[in-house]
Amino acid sequence: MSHMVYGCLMAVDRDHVLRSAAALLTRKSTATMDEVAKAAGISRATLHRHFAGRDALVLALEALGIAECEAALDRARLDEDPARDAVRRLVREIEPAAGLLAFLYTENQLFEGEGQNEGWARIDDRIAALFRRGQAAGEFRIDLTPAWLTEALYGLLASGAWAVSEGRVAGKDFTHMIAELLLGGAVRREES
Amino acid sequence: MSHMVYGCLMAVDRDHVLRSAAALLTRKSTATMDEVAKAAGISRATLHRHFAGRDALVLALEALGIAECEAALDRARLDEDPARDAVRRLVREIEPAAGLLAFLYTENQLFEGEGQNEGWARIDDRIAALFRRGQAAGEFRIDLTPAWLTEALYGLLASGAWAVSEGRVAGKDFTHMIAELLLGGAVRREES
DNA sequence: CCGTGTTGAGACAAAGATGTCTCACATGGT
DNA sequence: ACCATGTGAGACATCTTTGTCTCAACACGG
Repeated sequence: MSHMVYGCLMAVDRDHVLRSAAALLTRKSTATMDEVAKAAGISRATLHRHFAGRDALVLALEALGIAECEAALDRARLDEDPARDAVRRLVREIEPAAGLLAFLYTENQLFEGEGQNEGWARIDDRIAALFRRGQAAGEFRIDLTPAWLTEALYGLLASGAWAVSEGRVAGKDFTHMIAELLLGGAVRREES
Repeated sequence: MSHMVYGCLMAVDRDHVLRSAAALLTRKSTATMDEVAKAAGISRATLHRHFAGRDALVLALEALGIAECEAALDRARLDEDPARDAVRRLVREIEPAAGLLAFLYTENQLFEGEGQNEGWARIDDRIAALFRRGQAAGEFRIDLTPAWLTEALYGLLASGAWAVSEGRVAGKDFTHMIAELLLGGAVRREES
């Protein structure tokens, strides 16, 4: 029975193709199927054997992004005190997926009317819940809504990923820059 | 000589078309020339009479964005103390252009290699100088680089514009949300 | 009323991307 | 050596967008 073997190899290849596509589309969101194929080191025909079309590819990338996000949320242990440390863990864990997130974040601006994957709603809720918990504990200010803080996190992840990929900021500072700006802002404060 | 008259009318029309295009492309960055024309209430032929092609339109939008940005920078009086108030003024003044900025910001991710308009470099410098001034005055923390704070401002403007256009946050909170997050962050602080 | 000049509608070809197909080739197991 | 399966290269039709063109309709000043 070679089906199992082939199935396994296909899965590996599929994952590799998916990650190549993510890396490319992060930099050039309008890349053609031909460019995606070349970036993955395969032909356009083989790319079409893995993903029926561009839509299917983007859908698969969205599923990958959601999966990586939820895995990062799990690893970040958002329920443990204090909330600001949970935010720092979250940014650290989600960093590897920031580029993909940036692509999907802007891509989603196009889906205007069409309903978007419910996975995002679940992720939004979990992140917003973290901010809400921090507010309830008196740790976070209450004039910035959890929804906005969640949105701002996405925006900062996206601009951070772009800034790093274009060399405007150092990659090693990514986590610190985003987490500390989101938590403490630009203004210097007396207490640590 | 009707040339003067027609020239004047053309200019008005051109500006109107430009702003319609900005409003549309802010929401749907892949809109076709046909959609842009319809949004402006003119035919595709007339759109082509104003702008040679899509590239020319985007170039014109970029010039408009740069002009509005610089005008906002001027109105914000970035040199006046204290720096945090200058940041608040900046966000308030730049808000009307946030949608256009978001479009151009993501659009520029595609211009990878090609050199981008030097107008952006000038704007980047002016904003970074504001943050640098705040740091020199001991007002802003020094572990967040001016370049990153500038980038973060763009990211927050973009995510703010999208969040408002999709109803995830209230439009009237736009300025406060962005400025206060950028300045003070999410963590509650004792001193005002 | 008559030109001048602009507009809108549509036809048209060119270019680019997509999806499908065929065929030759390589690889790996039997 | 043989066969099966996946792959790459390329041909092909189709679709969308673009850019250019023509022509009739319209407005407006003389």
